[in-house]
Amino acid sequence: MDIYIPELLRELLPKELLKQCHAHHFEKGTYLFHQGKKPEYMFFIVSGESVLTRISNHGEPTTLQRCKGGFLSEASLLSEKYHCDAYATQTGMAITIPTQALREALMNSDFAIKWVQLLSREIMRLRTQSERLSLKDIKSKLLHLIETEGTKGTLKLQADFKSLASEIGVTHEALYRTISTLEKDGTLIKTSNSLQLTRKKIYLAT
Amino acid sequence: MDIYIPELLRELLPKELLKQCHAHHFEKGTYLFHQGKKPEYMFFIVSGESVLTRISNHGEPTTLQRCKGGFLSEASLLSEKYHCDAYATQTGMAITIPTQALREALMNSDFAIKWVQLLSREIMRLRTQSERLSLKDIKSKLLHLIETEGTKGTLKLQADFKSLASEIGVTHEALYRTISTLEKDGTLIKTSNSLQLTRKKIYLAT
DNA sequence: CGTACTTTTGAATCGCATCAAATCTGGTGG
DNA sequence: CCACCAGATTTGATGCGATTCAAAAGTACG
Repeated sequence: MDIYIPELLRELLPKELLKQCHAHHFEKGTYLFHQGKKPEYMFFIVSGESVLTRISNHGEPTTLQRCKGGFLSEASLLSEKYHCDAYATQTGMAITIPTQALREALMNSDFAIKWVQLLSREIMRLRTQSERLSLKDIKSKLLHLIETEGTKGTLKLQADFKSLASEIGVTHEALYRTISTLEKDGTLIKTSNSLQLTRKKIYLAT
Repeated sequence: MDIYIPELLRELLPKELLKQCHAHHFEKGTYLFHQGKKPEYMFFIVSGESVLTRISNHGEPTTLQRCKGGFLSEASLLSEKYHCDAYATQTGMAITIPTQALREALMNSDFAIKWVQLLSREIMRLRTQSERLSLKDIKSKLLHLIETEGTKGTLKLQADFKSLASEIGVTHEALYRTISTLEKDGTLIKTSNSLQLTRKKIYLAT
């Protein structure tokens, strides 16, 4: 099995598990898995994009998570069934790992610790995300995002600004306008795929 | 050591760990731990309330999580340092477990699986919370909360409505008004410590 | 009883969603 | 190579809903 496996996975997974990994190509518009189904495989997104969605009681689907790299459903490892759908929004590639084998690997305490670390990081990330979504105005959300997800004041976009808008829970029109305002008053610089804070202005909360 | 330990903990923790648990009384206004400090103990809140807060780059503290029962910092088990403060908003009691012992217990694969389950559940809960915070209007947020956190259409309040407001990321005035409206049009019934959906009206998304 | 806090109501304001439409863009096929 | 299309980006106008500030009424507790 000489498929390409990201370094991250190579370090994380025990040898026996790596052998059982497969490459899985997925087309935009298809599903990686469905709500209610038994998790047979764990998906690690290498390229493309998939979103976790769920149908609410009222019928509308809502997005739980957008994933452009990394595990898609790490929380479902021990679940009996998926609690959401995984819909591919961009054609790409994933590594599949048999869930059963992954569960058994948890017996290996070295791997168990790594998995716990993975989950812990995701929890911290999600808490930060919730914190961000609780902010009232777009300016605050955007700056919070750049500070928490960016590197040295620069946020590299994984996709387009429209996706960014939904990530912080606002309409794309409003986001574009906010960015434009912040650019004019000199707090940040926008490129086609990044946002960079300048040091000229320091954002002061009231 | 014959302190009271909740059933949940008794089932989760191995015997050796249970022996090392201690009761920890905390006063409103004090801190259970501080950002940057090394995690010596894991806290399991039995009564009272604590919030996880973090000081942003701009100086204002923001709430990451409100906890009225259960583990407070499960994600920090393997961390070198806490990434937030734990501030007590209500006097109460916690069970403390030495972090080092807890880490060692992860070697026990039976416990490791339970811990992974604990983290997985928290991830799912947080994803649902993010989903809720992304909703645009208060009515949607409130109904979403009742449906996801409530039991059979009834949400029991863990605290007061003011806390509920911050939980869904809105001002308390706005929440009170929304509840009042929903009560008048017959979609729910409010008591001093619960919200119950009626079946008369079915909420239809546009 | 007094204090602190929650609950409630009121009024003014503003930011964002919404709807509409124009421009720009990259990618596709003829 | 160009026409074309789907999608992203941008700008505009409008209205609603939530915030904000203020203040009153209710409630728990020492």
